[in-house]
Amino acid sequence: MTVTIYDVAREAKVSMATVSRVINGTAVVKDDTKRRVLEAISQLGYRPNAVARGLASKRTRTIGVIVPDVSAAFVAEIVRGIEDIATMYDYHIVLANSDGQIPREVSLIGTMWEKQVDGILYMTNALRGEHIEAFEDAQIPVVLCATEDTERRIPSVNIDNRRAGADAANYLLEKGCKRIAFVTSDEGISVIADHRLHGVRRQLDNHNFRVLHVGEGRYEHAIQLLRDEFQTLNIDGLIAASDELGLASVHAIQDSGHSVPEDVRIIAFDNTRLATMVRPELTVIAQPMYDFGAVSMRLLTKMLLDEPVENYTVTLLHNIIERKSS
Amino acid sequence: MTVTIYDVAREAKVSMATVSRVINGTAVVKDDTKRRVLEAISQLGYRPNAVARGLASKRTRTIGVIVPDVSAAFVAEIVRGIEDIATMYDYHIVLANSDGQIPREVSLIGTMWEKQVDGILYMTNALRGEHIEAFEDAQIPVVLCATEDTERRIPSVNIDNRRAGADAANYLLEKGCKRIAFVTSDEGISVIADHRLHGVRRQLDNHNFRVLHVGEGRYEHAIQLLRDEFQTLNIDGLIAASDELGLASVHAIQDSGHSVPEDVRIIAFDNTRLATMVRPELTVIAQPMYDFGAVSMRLLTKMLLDEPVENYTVTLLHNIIERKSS
DNA sequence: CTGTTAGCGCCTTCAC
DNA sequence: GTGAAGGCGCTAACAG
Repeated sequence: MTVTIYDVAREAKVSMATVSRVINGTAVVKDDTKRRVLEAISQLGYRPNAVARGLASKRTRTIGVIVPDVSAAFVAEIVRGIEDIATMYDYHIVLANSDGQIPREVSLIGTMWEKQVDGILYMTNALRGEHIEAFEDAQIPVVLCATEDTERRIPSVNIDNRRAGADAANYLLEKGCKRIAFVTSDEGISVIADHRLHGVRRQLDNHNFRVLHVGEGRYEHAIQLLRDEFQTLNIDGLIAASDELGLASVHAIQDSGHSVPEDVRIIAFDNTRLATMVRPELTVIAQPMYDFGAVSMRLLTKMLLDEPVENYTVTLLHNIIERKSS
Repeated sequence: MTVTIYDVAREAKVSMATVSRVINGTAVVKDDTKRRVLEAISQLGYRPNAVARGLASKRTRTIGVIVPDVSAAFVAEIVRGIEDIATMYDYHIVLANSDGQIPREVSLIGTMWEKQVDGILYMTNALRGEHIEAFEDAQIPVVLCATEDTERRIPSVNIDNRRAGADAANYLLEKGCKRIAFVTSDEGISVIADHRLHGVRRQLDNHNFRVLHVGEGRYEHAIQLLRDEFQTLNIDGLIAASDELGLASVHAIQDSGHSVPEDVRIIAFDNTRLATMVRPELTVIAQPMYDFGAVSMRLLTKMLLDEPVENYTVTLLHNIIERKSS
């Protein structure tokens, strides 16, 4: 019932090796026999079995993609970038959510190994020794995507978050802000956010500066905390670690009777679609999210195809997009 | 270098068949030998090769997920639901974006076939004969997720979009609206949207009612079209086919000097996170997005495990959540 | 340019 | 309860 390469060979009156050759273009085949093979293939509706192929060739043309949560806009955009480039190079994506939990992440690396993926694209909040070990056990090429590896042990694609933090701070400084707050998730939840904080702090330490930690960094929670915070408003500038937190800040400020940007200028990180769909539109430090995915996937293909790689730690550029919130 | 089941067998001084048995729990093995096998496994750091397993057993424990675009909030949420249940049943997900283009969709069904996925979860705007054929060729169990198959040829999980449309219309009617508009993407782009339109129309046909088509249904485009439209505002109620269009409508109305909900009451479909992150918060016909994914994946597992299925066409419930825009 | 022959790593009858 | 043997469908030398 399932048509195999043997059936095609018989139908075309050639050996299975020849069929394999025309399918894979792995050697020159006489035009005429090639035609016969192709004919037999479409005659029988033959489809090469990728699993068998994977077993024989030891390459599955599959990439494991491990992310904290696809349903986050930031992540979904990245995954889209990954998938587009993967398609371009004829790879497929096995997607898994880790919820950022180390044990789950490590276990996922293990299953990716079992699945014999050709490579892994990995996104996490904090890279730990456990991960490195798991990667080494699995012996699979890995590229980190939008995640920090301060020691540069593993190829990665990211922006310079410290610098981005500093840029955000300078932006507000140049706007004349004197009392700036940084709204971010709790420390330790995201190294990226922590690095941004470092960058901000570097510029603002001898200014009037405060950090507001708002749990996991979700809108609903943040807006509640911030509303209280802003009752007695004494800031004139605010940096948010994400669009979502930026928006929560805008609303919390408005709810406490003040206005954006008149009383408080706001700049947020990310630039997901949210930033342009709200009023006032958010001034942002834009992240190249799609490119995080696309570039990291491209880097991985280079590694898999043994193409020369100039730089295993690629730093993409962020940029400020000025809109209405500042 | 790669550890195989043979290595484990040798180390544990048993046959590979026995190793296979303890791994898969496919037959009773004496406690003592089981212990030895387990020991050998952890000793050698053995990981079963899922590809080989797939070839031998003809089941890959992999589900193909075909969606128009993961980066859409609505879709991402569904994918998350799928993945959670898949994990629960020890399946993995191969994700592919089709951009809603028929040829690409058909070709993806083909690659899923080659990959020997155990099942397919399929989401598309319009189910066509080409799809049905492709499914039949591939001979793979399929469940449609949040997509309409009016002829019920294929198992599916969805809401009753006609009814939801009618509910939205009735809601505004009850609020006293007399001149209602339905904002939706161009006809033919999404059958779902078209069905909603039917539902709305059924309730409003003998009222003052008009349909505003806004291209692909994206915020940026919609707001421009609608701004012109609302210059001469003569409606007092509006139904939007998505949160995004609802928000575009809100802003367009505001831009033309009117206000929501005072001048125009708005109700939108979907209830993505966007709906509660904007001002005014959107009254919505809420879709159970996560459940679309979760339930359809669960249905698929039932089919794969030959569990009894009462209903191959499951209709989830939508509900109205009243907020500030109406 | 084409055919033959080994595997790839595992599951799955069958015997014992 | 355990072992032996035959595939699963294909790739990849190696001959010719």
